Amino acid sequence: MMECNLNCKNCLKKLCTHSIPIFASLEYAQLEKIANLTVHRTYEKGGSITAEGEGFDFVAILHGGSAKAHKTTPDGREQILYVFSAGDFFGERNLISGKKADYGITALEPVELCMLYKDDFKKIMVQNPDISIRIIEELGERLSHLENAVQNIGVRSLESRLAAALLELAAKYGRDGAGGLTINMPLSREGLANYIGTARETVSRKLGALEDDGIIHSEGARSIVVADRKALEQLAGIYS
Amino acid sequence: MMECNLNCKNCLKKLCTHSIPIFASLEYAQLEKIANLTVHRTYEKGGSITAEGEGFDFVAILHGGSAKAHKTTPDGREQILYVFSAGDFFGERNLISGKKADYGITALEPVELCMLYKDDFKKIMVQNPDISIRIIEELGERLSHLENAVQNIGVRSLESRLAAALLELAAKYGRDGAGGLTINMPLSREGLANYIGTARETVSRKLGALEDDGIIHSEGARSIVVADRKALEQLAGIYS
DNA sequence: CGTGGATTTGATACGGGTCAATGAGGGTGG
DNA sequence: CCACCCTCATTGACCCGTATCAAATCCACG
Repeated sequence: MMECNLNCKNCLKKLCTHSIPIFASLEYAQLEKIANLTVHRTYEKGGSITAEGEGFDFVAILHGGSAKAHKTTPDGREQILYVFSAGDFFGERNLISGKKADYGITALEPVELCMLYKDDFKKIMVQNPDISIRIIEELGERLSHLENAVQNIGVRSLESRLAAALLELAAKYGRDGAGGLTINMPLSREGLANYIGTARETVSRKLGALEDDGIIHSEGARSIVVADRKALEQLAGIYS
Repeated sequence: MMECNLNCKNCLKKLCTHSIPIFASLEYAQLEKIANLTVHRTYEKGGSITAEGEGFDFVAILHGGSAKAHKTTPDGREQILYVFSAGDFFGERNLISGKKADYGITALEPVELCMLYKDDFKKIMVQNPDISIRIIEELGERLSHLENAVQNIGVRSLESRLAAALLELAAKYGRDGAGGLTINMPLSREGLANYIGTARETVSRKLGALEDDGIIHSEGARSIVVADRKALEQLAGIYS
């Protein structure tokens, strides 16, 4: 989208504002200006970026790594709502309302974050009304995601949910390789279980079943090869 | 919020734009102007307002009655995502993206709708940037709702979900009366089941159990009296 | 090469889905 | 005004899926 990528190796690093959908309508000079307002932070794997119920007066853009947004019940059961990866952002909800975050965000891998103070972001929004539209679009996407999640968990079978989750992760973390699409799993088995609303043992069993059927092939715990994508799509789409 | 309520009996009727959160920042004259652009329609109970996958180039404001937003799988399993009542609106998602609705909306009771053509609405948005903010807020609310729903269905017990759903409906459709809060249920048992992701028989059983415990008292199929709100909140909040 | 956490596998129990039958309203027509 | 019927709700019996508990194994890392 911007030609500077090739002739400016530091471009992406310096401009965390680049490639963020909500800033897509801005000029380069403006992106640079905004980038100068950002605060950069890193988190190690497992580090807590926000805790549930904590105040949060930034808009944060994930610049590297991946993170999960999750709600946890007092008795320790965790439901993962989103898995964020590079380019995703969060904190937009607290922008206007000033409400506290109603979920926690935890790094799954080492994370680099670019943060923009709420007040700065508001100024930018006022100066660039297009951004509101982009945010509405993005929120719409998230609504879609959750609407699907509700339906999945509510009425679709476990197998179907698992297949859908694998396809979703494949889209974000997959690379084509020998023998099919290789997914570099950001989530542990337990994480995957908490994402699709089941127990870790069950994930093991179902993945085992998929492997027996030759649909996937798991290489270590953090790498899954999708051998038969069509079959997965069948499982995910044809609600049994 | 507007003083005209008392001395203008037709005010609410004429101005379907009144009392809609997203128009809260507008002047009366402007509300009137917008109201003149609206198209009014009514639907009978059970009538389909939008089918899943259908194009929809209105923003619709529910002026009376109630409706459910639902996704249905090919094999007929329905998951209810939202229950809309007077003052709620929908269709905002298709505003910008032009995407098709990814859920259907069906009247639960006779519904009166005020519709605004997409193009008109866009014009209004441009003239009143505040509206974008309101929409972002409202979308944020819906995200919260769904995030809770995902967690509820994913990790909380059936009993807990049912209690939470009753409290939610009580907030919208409840009136204080003799013996406690009376909920005028817009949803049938089957609807309630589809809302919390279970089977109608199970809803019957669990409601029966709640009645045995003296927590609720059901009067006919469409009216439930909450006798012990505290106990319900316990069930809803203390995830078993 | 050992240690601890994650994963897999196995055995068991229970919640809740499904099927089937019965019961309660509420509207319709005689 | 009553009897009938159709729909919705309730109740019961049974069984499957999956959570849970327990143990073995694998793997990553020091």
